[in-house]
Amino acid sequence: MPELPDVAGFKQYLDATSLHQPIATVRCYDERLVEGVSKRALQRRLAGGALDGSVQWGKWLFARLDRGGALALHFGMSGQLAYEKQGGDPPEHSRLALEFANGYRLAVLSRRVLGRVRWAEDVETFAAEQELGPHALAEDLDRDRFVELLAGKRGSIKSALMNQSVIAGIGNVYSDEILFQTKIHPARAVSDLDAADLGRLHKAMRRILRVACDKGGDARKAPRNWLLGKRGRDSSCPRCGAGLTGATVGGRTAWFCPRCQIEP
DNA sequence: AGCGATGTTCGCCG
DNA sequence: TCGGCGAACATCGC
Repeated sequence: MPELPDVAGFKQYLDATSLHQPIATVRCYDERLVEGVSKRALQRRLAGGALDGSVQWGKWLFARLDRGGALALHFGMSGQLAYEKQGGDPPEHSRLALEFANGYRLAVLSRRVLGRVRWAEDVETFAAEQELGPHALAEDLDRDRFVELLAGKRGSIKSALMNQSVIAGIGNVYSDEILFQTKIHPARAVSDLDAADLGRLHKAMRRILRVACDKGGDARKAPRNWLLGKRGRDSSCPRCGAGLTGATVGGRTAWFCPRCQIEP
């Protein structure tokens, strides 16, 4: 699930449930998710403090501590958050939980354990270390900046859009959506695109991600004329009705309309 | 039973 | 140096 709009939904959820409550303790049910920081260090950083806000950067969500630093969460392919009353067992696949003094807890779930939990002293520094490109919905990611970021890239446009060190937040599903709505074939070389193409891509990227975030990343609420939710062998193009094609591009399965998105 | 899945990383190769 | 490719990671559902 988690690409930029999904993580935006997690951010809303975290902000609505978990801020400004004293953290009593940190439970770590599965250390495989935690990287670069010990259980004991996490406990020391978090217990006694409170979350006072969150920051999203691409697919990363940073839960900021009021005494400095932030818990950095990456949801992999199957992560989510669950806020609930303490008491019984935490939800299945809970790997970590913050237990608040008010008797509730925020559990970090990860079915496939492909996500990560780290500690970040400073979000900017963390992003630089991870070599993250700008957040795809960052205020200052205007058209000129977008063109600069893609300039000189040699591979396919789909790979470039999914490359987190170019732009942070876009994955397999939303790269397909952006290319579908701009009628660009996923395997087109970046170097083959002209200024008008890049302008359309930039505009579509911003609009699509903004709309998807407004829906809280819920694919079921996506507009009918989007590709989202129609990915798959038995689906047809919402624009022209042609059967969709699946092909491997950038190591992932790209779904696209063979009639609207012309072969490179 | 086997395959693929909304992600990332690593080694190998051109 | 950059990118493509396949494998690996772990788990579930079709």
